Amino acid sequence: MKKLNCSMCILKSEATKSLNTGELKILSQNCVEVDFKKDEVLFKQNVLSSNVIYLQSGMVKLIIEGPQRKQILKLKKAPCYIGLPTTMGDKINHYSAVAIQATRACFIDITTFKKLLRLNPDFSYEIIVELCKSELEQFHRCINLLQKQVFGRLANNLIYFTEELYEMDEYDLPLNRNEFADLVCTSRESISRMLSELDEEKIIKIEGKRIKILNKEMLKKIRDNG
DNA sequence: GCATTAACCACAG
DNA sequence: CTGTGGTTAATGC
Repeated sequence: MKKLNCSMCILKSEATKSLNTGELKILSQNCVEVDFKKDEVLFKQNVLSSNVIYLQSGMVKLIIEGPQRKQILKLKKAPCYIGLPTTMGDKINHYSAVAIQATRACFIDITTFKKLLRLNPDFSYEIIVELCKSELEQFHRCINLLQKQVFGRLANNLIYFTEELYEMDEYDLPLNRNEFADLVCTSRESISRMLSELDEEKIIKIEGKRIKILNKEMLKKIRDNG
């Protein structure tokens, strides 16, 4: 197994930057780096969870099995922690994480992680900030889902992809139509139809999974009024 | 009533 | 896996 040296890592999180030499050594000894290919599972819902995971690079989707069907909770882009709520909040995972592109992740032993939280307040502070931002994001996502119609929700996600996830106007959708529907909370058919319609209106250009935003202003209007 | 929205089903590339 | 058409149920003038 590869020996890790977290102090040499150039992909440190904001939180980890505040660790001192000794703390970084503790982390190095209780942390494993793993590469995932697209579609590989990082962790699964309902299994015992004993790691906090830090994404160095790549992207994952968080999936939860609901009472009716599965739901995509959100897409997460490195650098970020995943599995913090699910590891600290309960002993089993409440959702699964699956890579949607090649991803490199650090698995950090939960007792080590807790130890660092107690040892270093600056570290804890950064973790809290990340969690709070994430919770605020969830609140907004929740109200969007509840109070917007499908076009608004779809536009919302497309804008999120282009501005937050990829920071480009042209990209490949990371999900197929079915999963995209699971993210937007609608049916596969509605996604198909609406993407075609936005294409007809020259608001986006869609070719399979390749998508290009042509009229971002209009898309934002749909997001805000939809 | 009538229009709109969106889900479900079926079927074809 | 996707796109489309038909049908249907719910909701709002």
